[in-house]
Parts: sequence; C-alpha cells; structure tokens
Amino acid sequence: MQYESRNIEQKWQARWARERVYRTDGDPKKEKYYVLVEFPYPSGNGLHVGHARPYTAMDVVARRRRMQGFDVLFPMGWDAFGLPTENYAIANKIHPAEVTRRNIAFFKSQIDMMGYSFDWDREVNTTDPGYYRWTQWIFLKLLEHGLAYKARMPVNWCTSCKCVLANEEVVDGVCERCGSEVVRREKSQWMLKITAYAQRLLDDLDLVEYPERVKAQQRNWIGRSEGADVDFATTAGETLRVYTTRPDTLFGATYMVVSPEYPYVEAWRDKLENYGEVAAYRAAAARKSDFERTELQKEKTGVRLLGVDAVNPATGGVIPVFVSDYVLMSYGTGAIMAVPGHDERDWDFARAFGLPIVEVVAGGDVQTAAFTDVETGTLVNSGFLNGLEVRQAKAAMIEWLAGKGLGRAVTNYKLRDWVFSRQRYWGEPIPVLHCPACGAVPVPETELPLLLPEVASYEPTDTGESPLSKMRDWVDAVCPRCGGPAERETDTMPQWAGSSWYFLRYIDPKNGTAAVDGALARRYMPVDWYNGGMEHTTLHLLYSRFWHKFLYDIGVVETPEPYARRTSHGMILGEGGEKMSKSRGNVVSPNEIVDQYGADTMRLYILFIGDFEKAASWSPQAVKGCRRFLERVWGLLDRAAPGAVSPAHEAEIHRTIRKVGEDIEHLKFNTAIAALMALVNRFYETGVTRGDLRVLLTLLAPFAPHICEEMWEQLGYKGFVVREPWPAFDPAKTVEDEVEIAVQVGGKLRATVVIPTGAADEDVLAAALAEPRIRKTLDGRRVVRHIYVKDKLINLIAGK
RNA sequence: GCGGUCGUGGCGGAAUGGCAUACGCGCUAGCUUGAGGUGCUAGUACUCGACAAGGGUGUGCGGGUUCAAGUCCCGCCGACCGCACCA
Repeated sequence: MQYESRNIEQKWQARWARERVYRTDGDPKKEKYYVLVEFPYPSGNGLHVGHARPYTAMDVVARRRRMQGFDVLFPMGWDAFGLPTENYAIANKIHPAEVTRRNIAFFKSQIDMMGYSFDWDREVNTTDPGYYRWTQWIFLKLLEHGLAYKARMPVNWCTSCKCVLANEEVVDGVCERCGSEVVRREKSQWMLKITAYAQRLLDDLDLVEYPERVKAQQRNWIGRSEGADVDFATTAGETLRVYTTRPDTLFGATYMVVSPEYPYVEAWRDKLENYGEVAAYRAAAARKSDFERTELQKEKTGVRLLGVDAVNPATGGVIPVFVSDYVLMSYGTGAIMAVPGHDERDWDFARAFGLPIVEVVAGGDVQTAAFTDVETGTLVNSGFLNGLEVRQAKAAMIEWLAGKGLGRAVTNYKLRDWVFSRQRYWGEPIPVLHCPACGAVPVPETELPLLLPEVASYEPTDTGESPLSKMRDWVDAVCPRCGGPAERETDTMPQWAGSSWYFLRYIDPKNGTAAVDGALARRYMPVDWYNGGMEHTTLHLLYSRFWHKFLYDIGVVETPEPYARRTSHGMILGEGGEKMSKSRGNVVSPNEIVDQYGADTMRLYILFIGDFEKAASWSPQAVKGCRRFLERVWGLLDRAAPGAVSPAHEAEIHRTIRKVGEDIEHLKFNTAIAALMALVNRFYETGVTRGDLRVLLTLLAPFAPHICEEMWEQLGYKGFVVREPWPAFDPAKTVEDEVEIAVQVGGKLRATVVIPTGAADEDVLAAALAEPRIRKTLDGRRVVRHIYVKDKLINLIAGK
C-alpha cells in the first residue's frame, strides 16, 4: 500500500479537531505543564520555515508531556498590532483591523496544515478589545504605582515622511521606507520606569533556567556598574557632579567634559566668552543622528567652555571644562571627569586638544596609550593613595570623598526607562486624559476598554502626532476628576505592550472581570518551558519579566518570574547560508514542503536539519531523506509479524526509548530522530513484530503524528496514538547479553573482543590477551598494568 | 573594545575523558523497473602498501595534563552573535 501522506494528514487533523484531543483539560489530578512559543505577528507574507522550527519543536515537547500524563497548556495567538499592518492599510486603503483579520485567517490555515497540537479554544489576539482592555488596565496600574510618567525625549524623525519612526525603522541612520535622513527631535513621551526593577531583573536571573548566552545578554543590557558620584566645584558657582567607576584615578583628572545637552551650558550662557561657538557645537550635535554619533566616532570633537573652570577636589588644581558629544546625557550625570592617563576616550580627546596626561596608576606608559588595567597597577602621584592597589584605592577615595561630603558610592545601570508611546494608529490607545486643571488623569477602569476609534485616514500627521489627534470628537472629552473639558491622549502603546503579558491571558482567555483568574494563574504559572528567538532575548524578555514582576508586586500573580525555562532556536537560513528574505527571493514556505511531501516530512526535516540552537541552512535535497524514512516506516506495516516486543530488539528498543526522551528534554531533536531512523534500519535488517512497531509508533508520534495515527489504526489498536502513555524503559533491559569492547595497547586501538556484559576484570584481560593481534602487538612484552572500563574498553600497558 | 558562542568527512551534523565521523544528504559501483530525478544492495576521512593482508596519520594551530583528549588546562589563529564613546 502506498503512503498517501496528504489524505492521511487531512483525515487525522479533522478527527483531532472533532474530538478536541488537544484541549487543556484542567484535570486537577494531573500535574500541569505550560509549553509556550512566541506568538507570531500575522504579517501578510504568511508562515515561514523560520516559524516552523520552534513551533514543531515545542509541539513535540507538548505532545510528549500529554503522553506522560500532564495537563498540558500549549496555546497560540496573535501579536497583531504593528507597523507593517498599518502601512499596508495606508497603502491599500483598507482598515488595519480588516488586514489583521485576513492575515490571521491565512496564518491559521497555514499553521493548521502542520498538524500542531495547539489548544485553539485559548487563542488570543492583542488587537481584540477584550484583550487590550487588560493591557490598558495594566498600564493604569503602572500609572497608579508611579511607574508610568511623561518626559521629553528625543525621537527619530524622518525629514521626508515627516513622521516619527520606531528605532527598528531606522536602518543605518536613514528611513527604512524612503531612505532619507533621520534626525532627533524632542517630543513628550510616556515612559515606564523599568529602571526601578533593574536590580531585581538582574538578581532573579538566578531563579530561572535560561541559556548562559541569554542571561549574559540580559546582564549586559541591564549593565550594572559600581562607582562613585564626585562633586567638582566650578568658578561659575554651580557644582558639577560626575559619575565615575574609577574614583581611584581622581588625582589624574586633568579636565572635565559635559554632554552637549547638559543644562549648565545654557545656564552659564552669560559667563561663557565663546557661547556662540558652544551653541553652534550643540546644534551640530543635535543634528547628528544616532548613527553618526556612534559609527563615525573616530575623531573626538568638542569646545572648551571659556570663562568657566572647575576644581579637582583631590589636587585643588584648576582644570578646564569642555563640551563634547562623546559624553552622553543619558548615562550617569551627563558629565565626566576626564582621566586621560587611564581612559582611552579621554586619552584620545586629550591628545586631540593638547591636554596634560598624568600617570596616577603605574604599570603602563601613559604617553603612548591609556593604561586601563585595574588588576596589576599601583597608585602614584596620588597623595594619600600612593602605593595602594586599584581596588584599595577606590575604597579609600570613596571614604575620603564621603568624609568631606564631596562624593559617595553609587551603582549605575545602562538600562533606561522604556519609551512607551508611539505616534501611530494601530496600537492600544493609552487610557489617559489631559485636563488643564488636574493634569494627566487616568481613564476610569470601568470605562475600559478605551476603544480605538474609526478614523478616516491612518496616515501620520505633519507634526508627528498620532492620526488619532485629528479625531476632534474623540479627543475632546470630559475630565473624570473635575468634570471640566479635557483632551484624550492620542499616542498609542508600542507593540511590546501586548506581548508583555499574553502568556497570562492564555490561562484564562475569556475572563471579563480580570486579566486572569488568581486560582488559574496559581495552577498554570510559571510557564514551564518557553522557547523563542535570540532576537527577543533582550527587549521582549526584559519587558515581560518587568511586567510580570509588577503584577507579582500588586498580587495578580504569585511567581516572581514568568518563565521557569527559556530556550532559543537558531535561525533558518537560505540554501547558501544567507538570511531568507523577500528581496533575495529565497524564502521557503513550509506549505510548499507540506504540499510536496506532507506535514510529517516537513516536521521531521525542520528538526533533523541540525543543532536546534544553531543557525541552519535550508537544503531541499535533504528533505527527501525524511520522506524516505517515513516511507520505510510505512513499509513496516506489511512486514510486522504477530507478537509482542521481540527479544532480539528489546535492548535496542529500551535504549531508544531512553534516548528519544532525553534528547527531547535537551533540545536534541536531530539525534532523537537519528535514533528512530537507526531503529527502523534495524527492523529492516532483522525483522519486526507488531509489538516492536507499536513502541516505535508511540515514540515517533510526537514528531510525525499523522502517519503514526494511521498506522496505529491499521494495526487495529484502539483510540488515538497521541493519547497513548509514553513508553517506559527499563534500565536493566537496555543492555545486551554480550558487548564488543575495544582493546588498546598503550592507548592505541589494536583489536576488539566480544565479552559477556558485565564480565569481570580478569576475564576481560584474559580474553584480550588471547586475541592473536594483541599477542602480536605485545610481541613478548609483559603487561605491567591495565585499565578496564566496564563494557567499554580495556587498555593494556606493556613493560619493556 | 566588552560580553557570549563555536571551529570535526564533499555537505548538514554525531560522540557522560574511553573504538572519532552515529543518522541523513551527496557521490561511486552493481541489481531492479520499459525508462528514471524510483527502489534495493555494497562502498565512501587521508595516506603508505597492489585499490590485498597489514601499517601510519587524522577533530583550526602550538604546547600541557592523563593509561587514554574532539572533549580538560595554557597560548595563538579564525568565524559567528549581541552590546558598544555607558565614563
């Protein structure tokens, strides 16, 4: 009989749906297991093989967990707000909600073809008012707890489109769409105070199981550093406060630098002899894009503030103050003390401006290069610090500064607060009103969801305001606090908002009175296993951890961390190892493969393609190998002899059960499939019984469920194979009666001998010595000692 | 520069310190089918040797530890990913 993959797959997908076999049953007698994949943005391009890799992998995990008897929660939904949809809507004059509806329908049909075991009863959609009502509710809670605030922030402004761009839309300093220059503009933005959680986000990485590279990236992004604030007196009267991680080098501070945006530059206007020059420099810096300020940073530029000097509190010396764009307003205090002898940037600047370079840590040659080593140097030219090591000197200096009230130990983070507003239409409206009398007033919770109104045009306005700002009858409202006239906030939330808590909504997707029921959250949280792409290991992971910690603080959830285990898959590249992209024309749709070979082949190949955590190149040739394998599995139907598991295969079958299970846990899907292939090869070599085949089908079912279901039925077994218990293995049965071991002489392989499993040391030695090739190699020499590794190897060491 | 990951056949890739190259692709030869971009069987790291028996060498390079190293340690070289004027 032919293996008709297409018919088989449609047949079983329909039956699974009819019997709702993948529903999370909530059975309290079962232990829960929550498997999560990142929900897709339903773009118009449809499903990509890149989606299939993580979905298939986690589908295997979810299926195995069900077979192991867990109450499995494996949901799917749509992260549907976002710019591509909005841009498509603008270009084609279709409502973004309609675009979203169509894209979701298309995506869902493609996902269904793959035979995934999602529980569609729990589908969520971030653009559904029943969903974003609670996204808005979380925002109000953040506002209530002082974690949302408004601030003036520089934003990306496209000079041609006349609109604000998200960072992702700025590519190499130009607008992604029109290619014109992008500059920074100040705009008032909603911000979320994620920095208040910086330390907990860092500390609690110890509570979770993430790959080391992911933890490292999170730590790096949070960027904790320890140092000190130091106050410098100035001739203008104001104190210049700087942050430094090297207070030990204070005696070597020969000048200071403030960032172009530093407020004193304006405050000192009248004192500056060269204000015009300074203002021109500042204006030039503002015009520079982020790209220019970072990429084209070879030459240090700056202007001295003539008329104002500072005093080094350690030396008492008068030192000049400069403005330069190598100092950022957004980190530390926006001003630095420059120690050119021991900081590369300061060294470059000092060289460019002919400033003195003083050595205060011995160990290098500061006239040649900055000496930045903190491990080996000792302090010199530093008064009371002389002779100390760097670490001691830091502590001594902080103590000295603190005693004089001139400084204090400070911990700093690179993490910045989250810019939470977008001047866009297709996002969650921020539920706030601006009242001239009361200020920013939250929309009452009872009025949520604050619906996104219908607008005539989704195009951004010339001023960079959201399209919502044109809707006067929506904007004009009544202040809920004083009853006076007020205006609605017209900015919307970023796409990150909806995805920062979606894992909670899956638990209780239809709840109309709470974001999630407390008892249900207690049952299903935390997510036991969350897999996603490396591109989300900083922002999405950090944002959702932040929101979850906040929800923990206000009692919505009871686990401090949302994800117990996080894993990451590698990207699927095109044939030549290049990234798949529309412009290269090398994008592969999983449905092409499903049409040609079937979903089971596609599922197997996407997992067999290589190490799950590494990038892998698509190979159309190699797909055939997986189809061939399934043909061979199918061919076993005609070969299966009656009978239980055959003694000849028992050991290998038990080993395969163990290996497939362990490999799934360790993301080694490729070797799990290889083990199944090897078992099938063995069945072809030495025959197969119905009992053998039965076990094979239960092991293969998570990977290739359709063919297994069909064969299960044809063999006359009852029920669904996907509901069978996962087979148990008996460690005692994984070993053969006899085993071939390696015989080495002096560490080199010389022969192999077959011994009874578990044979005693002396017996193995005797067997090895009886081997003709070993006698020949030894050539009369005596064996002075030997190392025997049970059932593996014996190594003979010969004397002279 | 900082942080992280990693270098194994023609290719994707396997190997708790214990027989390197499992499994798959590709390739070669033979058989099968009217034909084959089908299926089956055998072979497939390099090298000396007669493509034999039998040796030797092999996991980026150089050292080291060990009875034994792809695996552990030290030093190079190279690749990839993330961050980056973060004081």
